[in-house]
Amino acid sequence: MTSLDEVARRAEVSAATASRALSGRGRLADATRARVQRAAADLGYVASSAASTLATGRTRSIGVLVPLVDKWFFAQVLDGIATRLAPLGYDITLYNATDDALQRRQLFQTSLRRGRVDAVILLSLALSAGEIADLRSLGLPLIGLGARDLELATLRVDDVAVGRRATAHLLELGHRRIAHIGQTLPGDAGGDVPTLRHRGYSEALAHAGLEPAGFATADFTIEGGYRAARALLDRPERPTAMFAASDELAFGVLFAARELGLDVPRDLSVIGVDGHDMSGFFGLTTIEQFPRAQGAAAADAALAALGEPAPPAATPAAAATPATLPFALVVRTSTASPAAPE
Amino acid sequence: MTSLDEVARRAEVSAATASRALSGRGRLADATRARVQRAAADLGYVASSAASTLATGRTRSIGVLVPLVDKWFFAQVLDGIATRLAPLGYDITLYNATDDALQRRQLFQTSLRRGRVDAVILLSLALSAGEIADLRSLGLPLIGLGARDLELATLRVDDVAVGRRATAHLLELGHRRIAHIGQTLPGDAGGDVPTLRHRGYSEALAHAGLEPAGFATADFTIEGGYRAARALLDRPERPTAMFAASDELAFGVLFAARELGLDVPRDLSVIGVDGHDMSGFFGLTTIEQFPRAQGAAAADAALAALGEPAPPAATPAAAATPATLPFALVVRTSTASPAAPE
DNA sequence: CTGAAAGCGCTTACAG
DNA sequence: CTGAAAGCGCTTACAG
Repeated sequence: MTSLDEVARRAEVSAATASRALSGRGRLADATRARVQRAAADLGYVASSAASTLATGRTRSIGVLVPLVDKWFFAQVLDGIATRLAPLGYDITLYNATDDALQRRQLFQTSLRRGRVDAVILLSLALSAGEIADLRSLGLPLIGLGARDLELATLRVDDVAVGRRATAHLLELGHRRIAHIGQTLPGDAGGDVPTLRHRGYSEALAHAGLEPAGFATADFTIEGGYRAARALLDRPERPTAMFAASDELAFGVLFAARELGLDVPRDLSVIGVDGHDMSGFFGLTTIEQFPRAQGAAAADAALAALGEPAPPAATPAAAATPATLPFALVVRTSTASPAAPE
Repeated sequence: MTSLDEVARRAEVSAATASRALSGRGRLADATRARVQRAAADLGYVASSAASTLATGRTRSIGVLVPLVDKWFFAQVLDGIATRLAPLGYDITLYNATDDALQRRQLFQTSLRRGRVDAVILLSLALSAGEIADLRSLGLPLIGLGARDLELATLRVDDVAVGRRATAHLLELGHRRIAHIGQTLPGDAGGDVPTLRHRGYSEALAHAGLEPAGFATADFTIEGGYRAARALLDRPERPTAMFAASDELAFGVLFAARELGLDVPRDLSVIGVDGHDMSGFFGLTTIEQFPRAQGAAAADAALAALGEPAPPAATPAAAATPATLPFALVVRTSTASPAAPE
């Protein structure tokens, strides 16, 4: 790769001047600048990232900490981040937080400390207190997206409201036996997303003077939804409606219903959360939450924290107040009034 | 962040010795080494990536060039790569190759030239000749996974064989009117994956002395498969079986069939390619291709090219000859003999 | 407006 | 076995 020195020599200036001409910082004659830029273009010069970083302390790279890349939601968010960052010349360094304790230690105590990124975006991670301390000690801007730790949650959907809205939709249709599939943390779990959705569900039911008609814990996969639904539907007093805390869980519910010979929505109404690509095909009623826009918003928050000028092409969603991300009920064919109103 | 100097001072040695103690290179007294390591641990020292890179020319980061992160297949591969690289202390820098010409130019001519990575893994990308030249000029190991350009395709599934196997399965069941949904490039398209699968399909039919019963082009999404299937099924001589070049396309076919009131597999047999997470729920017969293992194999190939010792926990799949990645037919309930054999 | 020089934090021959 | 010194390729006060 060509170095700054070669460019400087070709343009017959010092390396200092060449650097200024290329970075745009500092005053210099237009003719000089043009000459240097010409030389750089001719040689295909691009500044070495390592050298720039060492000299300036800036990496022009953003770290993204993801639980699992192979989940629809995170892939969407990641795509939103990438789309926003690329035009600004920021790279993405991907940090995969697995469940393996050893690898996790290495991630938080070594990888992240190598100084490879200017800021870190955290995607809905359950972090231990020690890990949060590790992150804090980096001295970098931290942008949490649905992070469990409330202090890190710079950006989030109001998930209690999501749970309430989903449940209210079922109540409005006349359902009285409404079950829930999701997850809940014991005690004061702070900002855990599934726990908040569950709380919204409970609140809406309480408001209507009803008792929950079943709750099952599941990991957020189709398989998990399927199993949970099988368990909940295999009861004497079967629920007439089910609120699944994610679309993938809801897909599992639909597969379970089909297997049990239940017609959706006649025998069972189902609502999810996410706005998954496939939800339209399944006719699934859901609470959309625009994960791509969430990624863009997280990227914008990171850039803002780094003092970058606001990107020109900011989408409306991303331009919204960072603290509150939008969601919207999308009604399809998986929900209807219960067949035999009680 | 603490610097090497601080560690050296605390251990009462020179920076040079501290560096040696921590890197394990060069001979030095056990006691000295221990003292330095102690000091480093006490201070939570981690070497600055930029400084190491500048001094050694190695970044300990691998670039991954992806077309779109939000597709199941690529997310799987990425996960496989990450899982393999993390324990070795290699980071992943994500490069998103969009369709936007400007961003693409910036990616190939600037981002990748910043010297941030030691090698680049290319995931099934259609690259222009100029882009391939750009990549070559980096002077880095390039690992192609299903790359269209044959010279870059260090790793690949035999996609002609995949197409043949899928079609043969339908033939063995007695089907004679077999349609295909995929894509094909004109002329000698080299190593384009969809084109190769199509070729396998054609070969299998020709071998059986049959004509194709319809072919439709679609982008590799559920939506694309749905539309293509609608077009193919809306004909007088409806095919009795359909080979979709991906599981997502096949899901689209299933949705279309359902909408048309066609029973699968009685009225229509469907086979896909991938082994998508959801294929089991759909009862979809498919050719599995283990994308996670493909990612691991690509990571291994990159590490090997960099002279890293073979990772200890190499999975059987990844340990296989790099040139040929495995695939396997998985028969489920979406394929059966045609209802009325002709 | 431009250049010489120091410095960012490592690593690695080269001496001893 | 260990240290002093140079160098990796930039950037940025500091002079002029």
